[in-house]
Amino acid sequence: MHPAIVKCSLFADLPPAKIEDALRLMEGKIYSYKKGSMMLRVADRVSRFWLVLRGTVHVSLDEADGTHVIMASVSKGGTFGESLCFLGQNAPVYAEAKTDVEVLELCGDFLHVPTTDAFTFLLQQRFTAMLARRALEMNARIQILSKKTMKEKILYLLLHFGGRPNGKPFLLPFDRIGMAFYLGVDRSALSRELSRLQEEGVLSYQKNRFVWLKS
Amino acid sequence: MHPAIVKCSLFADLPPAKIEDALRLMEGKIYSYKKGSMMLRVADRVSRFWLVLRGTVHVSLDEADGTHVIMASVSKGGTFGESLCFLGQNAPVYAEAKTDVEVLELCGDFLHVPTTDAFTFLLQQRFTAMLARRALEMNARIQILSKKTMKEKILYLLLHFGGRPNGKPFLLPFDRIGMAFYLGVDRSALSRELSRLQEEGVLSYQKNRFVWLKS
DNA sequence: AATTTTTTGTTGCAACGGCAACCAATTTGT
DNA sequence: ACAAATTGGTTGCCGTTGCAACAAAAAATT
Repeated sequence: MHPAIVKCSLFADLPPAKIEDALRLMEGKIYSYKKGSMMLRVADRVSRFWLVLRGTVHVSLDEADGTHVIMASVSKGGTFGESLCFLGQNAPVYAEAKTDVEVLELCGDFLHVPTTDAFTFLLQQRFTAMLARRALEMNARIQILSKKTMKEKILYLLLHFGGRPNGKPFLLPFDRIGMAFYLGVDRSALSRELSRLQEEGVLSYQKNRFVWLKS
Repeated sequence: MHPAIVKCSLFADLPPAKIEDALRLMEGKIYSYKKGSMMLRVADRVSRFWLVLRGTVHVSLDEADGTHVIMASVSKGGTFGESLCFLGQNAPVYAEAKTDVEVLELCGDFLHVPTTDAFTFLLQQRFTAMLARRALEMNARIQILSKKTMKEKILYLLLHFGGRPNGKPFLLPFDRIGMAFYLGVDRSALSRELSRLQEEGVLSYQKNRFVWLKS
């Protein structure tokens, strides 16, 4: 079974045969997208959601005033589109492949059918739990954006994606521009601040690979 | 039937008798809290969620570094605690009554029982839809926080809570301090910027009552 | 009514960070 | 291997805004 599927809380801990059943129920289909291609456009009607098998997808929004906001960065094992899928809404955001990407497309129709079948119900429950967890995760983002200095934003972002400082290097799912958008700051100012942090000996990095040094 | 209940998407458009049924199913109980009292503390185990009948509740979080973040401001007809309730998690946030408050406490146990009863299933579906919509709403907050100037943040906040400029005054559910926290900016700087906007003739206000003037 | 407490507005100062312009390094395509 | 394009880093300038301290207004308490 694909590791990304097992990683997703929808399918975690299920025996392979059950996962097969689930994929059949959700009409799972695998699609590939080239880097840079649009997987979902603004105003598209959404009736499926997606599980990323390989690569990184950014869910973003461009505003009238030109502001670009990255709502989410989704990589292996992550999902996107569930909220819109459940509501059957038109997308207020677009999804773009930041690398070559493989996704598993899943149909949410089974969510709207009452059932006493234990397995189907389990999947429905897990789906709802995903939505609940999603809301909780967005708090983390709001916390980061509420920081008043860029330094704080950076450190919180790195803690969020890289875990506690322990000397092990980790990767961010952003290039510099993406990181800047995610933090809501200017790219060059971000580079400046990162240099400063490296100067101070707090952390070390090349590109999107970071290591905590002290503290 | 209480207007706040009808306003909530869980119960909207249901005949009163059905709402009664629903409240029985969810073990609805009404509680009152005095302004300033804690309705939910950090680390509390959550197995209910709440519908605000009267007053305003802030869901917030205090971080180790002293940062105070308002995650949500909930007033009449709004709900909070659903995500935590569904997951049965301990609260990472606290809820405080910003005014005298009346809430309807609802039990989420019915969400975890498979059913073919059409009405129970309808409520389950509506609950999940609430979670999905919540995630979408949080995008609005993230958009506001991603703005790079305070002026933009303020204008977007006012658009979000006050609707399109049309000459009609509207109330924000924040005092100045709350507004500042919500925008992630300094209170006195916020006052300064608001004065500037009034000076420029963009809007007019006293306390938390605002009116758009031009544009 | 008078006093205390809370809330809001004002201002000077300093620095954080947006912006623009540029260079360097790396990656991509041919 | 070379040119082009993309990505990351640097720097000067100066406006925005955090911060602190204080004044004024409003609300709450006695």
